[in-house]
Amino acid sequence: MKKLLREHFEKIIALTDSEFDYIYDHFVFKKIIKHQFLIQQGDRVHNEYFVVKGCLKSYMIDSDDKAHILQFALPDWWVSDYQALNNGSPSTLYLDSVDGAEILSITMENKDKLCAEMHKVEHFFRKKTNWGYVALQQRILSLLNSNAKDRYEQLLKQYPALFKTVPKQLLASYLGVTRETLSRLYTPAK
Amino acid sequence: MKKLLREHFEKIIALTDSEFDYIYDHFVFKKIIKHQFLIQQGDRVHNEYFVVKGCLKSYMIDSDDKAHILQFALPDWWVSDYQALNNGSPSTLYLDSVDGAEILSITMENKDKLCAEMHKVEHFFRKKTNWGYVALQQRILSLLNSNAKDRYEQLLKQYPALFKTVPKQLLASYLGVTRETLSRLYTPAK
DNA sequence: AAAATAATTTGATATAGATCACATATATTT
DNA sequence: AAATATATGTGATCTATATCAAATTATTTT
Repeated sequence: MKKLLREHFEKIIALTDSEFDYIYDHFVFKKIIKHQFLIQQGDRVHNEYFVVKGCLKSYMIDSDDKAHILQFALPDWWVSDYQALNNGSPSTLYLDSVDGAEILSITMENKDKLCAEMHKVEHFFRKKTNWGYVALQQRILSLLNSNAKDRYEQLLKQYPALFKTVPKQLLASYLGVTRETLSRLYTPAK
Repeated sequence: MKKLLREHFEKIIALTDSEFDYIYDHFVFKKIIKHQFLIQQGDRVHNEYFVVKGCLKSYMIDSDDKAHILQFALPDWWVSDYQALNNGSPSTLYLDSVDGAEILSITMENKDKLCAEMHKVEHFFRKKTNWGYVALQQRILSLLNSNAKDRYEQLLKQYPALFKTVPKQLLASYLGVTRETLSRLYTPAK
C-alpha cells in the first residue's frame, strides 16, 4: 500500500525515494471493520483518509432519519468531512466503510506541514482538489438535468467497480432516489 | 478593482506591493455587456475569470433545450469551465453575465506559472479550491435531502445578493425546479 | 409614452418518483 | 443447517413537481 500511495502521487509529481519516504512517514495505516466509524456526526475532524482497500462512504442523516450519501471512496481516493476539517466545526457527516477497508490517514496539520515544506506536494493537492471540484460539478449537473434512470446508468458507466461492492440501496441513496424506485428502474418492462 | 483582487488574495496569503503588482500583471481587465459570451459550448477554454462587478452565470443546455445553471459568480468569485480548462476538451458549458459585468481574466498558463514561481500563490489556490469543493458538497446534499422550497430558502439565506440581481427564472434553473414551481413556492397560501 | 420584449403568475392536468405494506431472496451468525 | 439479519422486489396509492397554455406584470427599446 506504500506503492499505491506513491504511484498516486507520481501521477502528478515526481518524487525521489527519500522524498516519498518522508511523505509516507506522515501517514498512519489503519484497518477498519464493517460498522466502524471514522467520523460520526458531532465529532471534531482532524484527519483526511486515503483509501487503500475496500470502499468508504460519507453520508448525512436528515431530520427524517434518511441517509444521503455524499461520497463513495474506492482505493486511490481521498475522503473526509472537509467542511468540519477546514473550519474546525463539528462534523455533520458520518464516515464508515461499506464492508471493511484499509486506509492511510493523515492529520490536517501534517498535510499542511508537507504542503508548506514541499512546494510540489502543495501542487499535487491543488491539482487533486481541482479534479475533485470538476467531478462534483458533473454530479450537480447530472442531478439537475437527468432523471433517476439516466443517473443510474451514468454511475454504472463511470464507476463499474461500485456495482461489485456496494448494495443497491446505497447506490439509490447516492443517486437521490429510494431503493424501491431504483429497483424498478432496471425492470423497465411494463 | 486592483484593490478587490489584492484583498481577495490577502484573505489567505500576505503579499508585498511588488509581489502583488507582479501577480496583477498576469491578469487582463475586461468589461462585458449583456448577452456577451465568455465561453460557448464547443469552445476551447484558456481562461479563468475573477468577477469584479456584476454577476456571471455558467450553465449547460440539455437535449431538450433546457438550461441548467451550474454556478452564479458574484464579485470576488472565480469561474470558468474547469473541466474544459483542465483537460483541453471542448466546453460543455456557456458562460455569460446576468446583466453586464467587469472581470479580471487570467490564462491557465499564467495561473500555473504564478503557482510554480510563487509557492504562496499555489497555496492560495489550493485553499480556494478546497473551499469551493466544500461549497459544491453542500449543494449536492441540499439537492439530495431538501425539497424545492427549502432549497430556495437556503439559497436566499446564503446569498441574499443574488435576489437583487438575478431573475427568478434563473434561480429556478439553479435550484433544479421550473419557474412555475418556484413562483408557487412563495405564495404558499391555499 | 408606445411598442416590443422579458419576467412572473395562475390554472388545469400529467407524471416521475415517494411512501407504505409486504413478500421474497440473499447473506451472516449461532 | 437453523435462525437471524440484511437486501431486494412488487403492488397499491399518494404527492411534489413538471408540463402546457394563457394571462398579467415589468422592463427595455424605439
